[in-house]
Amino acid sequence: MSLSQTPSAHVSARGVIPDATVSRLPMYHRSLLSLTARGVLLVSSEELAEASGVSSAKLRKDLSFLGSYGTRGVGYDVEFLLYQIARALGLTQVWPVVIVGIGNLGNALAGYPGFASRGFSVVGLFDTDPQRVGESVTVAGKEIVVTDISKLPQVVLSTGASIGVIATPEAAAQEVCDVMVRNGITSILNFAPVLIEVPAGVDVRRVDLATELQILAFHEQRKSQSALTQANAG
Amino acid sequence: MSLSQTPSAHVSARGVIPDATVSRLPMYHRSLLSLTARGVLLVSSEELAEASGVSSAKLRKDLSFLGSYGTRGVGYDVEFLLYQIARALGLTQVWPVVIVGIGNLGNALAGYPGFASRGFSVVGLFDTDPQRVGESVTVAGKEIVVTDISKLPQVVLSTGASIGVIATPEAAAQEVCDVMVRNGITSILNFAPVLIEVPAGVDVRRVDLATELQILAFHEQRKSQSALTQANAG
DNA sequence: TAGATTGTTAATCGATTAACAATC
DNA sequence: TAGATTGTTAATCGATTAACAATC
Repeated sequence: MSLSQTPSAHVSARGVIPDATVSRLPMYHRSLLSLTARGVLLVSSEELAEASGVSSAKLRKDLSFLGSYGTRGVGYDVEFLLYQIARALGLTQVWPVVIVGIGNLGNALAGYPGFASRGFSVVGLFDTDPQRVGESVTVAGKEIVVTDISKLPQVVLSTGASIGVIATPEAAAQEVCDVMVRNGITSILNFAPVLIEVPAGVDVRRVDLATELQILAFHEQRKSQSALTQANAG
Repeated sequence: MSLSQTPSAHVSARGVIPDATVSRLPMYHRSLLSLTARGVLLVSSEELAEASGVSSAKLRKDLSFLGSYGTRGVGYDVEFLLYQIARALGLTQVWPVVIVGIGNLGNALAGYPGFASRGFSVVGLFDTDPQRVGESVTVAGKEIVVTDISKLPQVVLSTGASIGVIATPEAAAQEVCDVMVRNGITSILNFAPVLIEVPAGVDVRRVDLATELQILAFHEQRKSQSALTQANAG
């Protein structure tokens, strides 16, 4: 799971979009992309919900926060709904992104095809390790050279990047965060397993890969315990 | 954010632990680890909540689902609470984990120090690409050779692994999932940006790195819109 | 018109919060 | 005892769900 450090609902053309709804929009977006790829033109709430792993009631409720983009008795125009969701999510523009910490994880993120394909453009890769600085990484078909973090300010300035990704070890995360914030980054995706402090107005989302495994372990443990209980009862 | 495909609350010695609470236990666990490292012996709900980014009321409520492990007027014994949370999460045992798909992301996951340090042991790395099979990867100080996925059954059998990680491209995810499930894996962490189908009793958690960026983009867009609105109003 | 499916309502459920009695 | 802090209660808030009127 990822942990938002800055929750609360948000304003759209229609009014407020609940956080729970916002968190599901990317899934709907992806399902619609897949339908487009298969040449499907029209989809019902039942079908799209099934493809997205939610109930149709929840899907219709979620979509209703964006507007009335379906046709009663018919369904949703795939192309049109895709555009409306993309617009709501802010994916009708390209977002320049900088990544700091180009170890295993930073490399994986830089090369992640899902970034480029969904409107994000990696415009800078930074590290402090002299071993890594100067290396070049293939990002979305073009080579990007890993640069010392001291060059971050001018890259952010010249590209207008407002989103930064932290993929450093825990110890460096807060300092990297401070550099980012000082230079105009206002949204941070943090993969370091630590809570970082940011001024008001800066959004942070944290993804901790081990957290997800821990939650699975919790469920596993529960399953083996209930198996034991059943064995004892039976 | 990560998306659980199998929600609902769970049973502990005390009774039911709500999902919202379970999702925060890893954070508390990590905060307590950090306190231990700094030699702190005692912590109040106020301090631990601050370190974990939640309110003290929420923290106390969450802990109350595990049991009464604090002392009124005093606080919580760090070591003891750490153990109780670890026990609740199932971290008092080592969980063998297999990873399938050893590209950039799989490599990053295999080398992630947070896995070993929190009771997970990577016991197998699998791929289908003949280029990758045979390569060796350093995991927690020891070399593991990437093996063809046809060898997964015997590794799962010999290690008793019940947790699997999918780090393949989207197209391979369902097939890999089927192989895992057929061979006794009952918890899956899925990094492929697609919903996978599993039989009842198998837990899946999905982490989509792009989803997190999309949610940040949503917030960014909102911020620039409200800046515009303010400018027009002022 | 008859059939289908949306968008909305209202009821239910679960999570959060503040306040405070219990108790060290 | 006085001060501090937990564990629990009850009120509030937000999310989910089922049902159905609206309408294509």
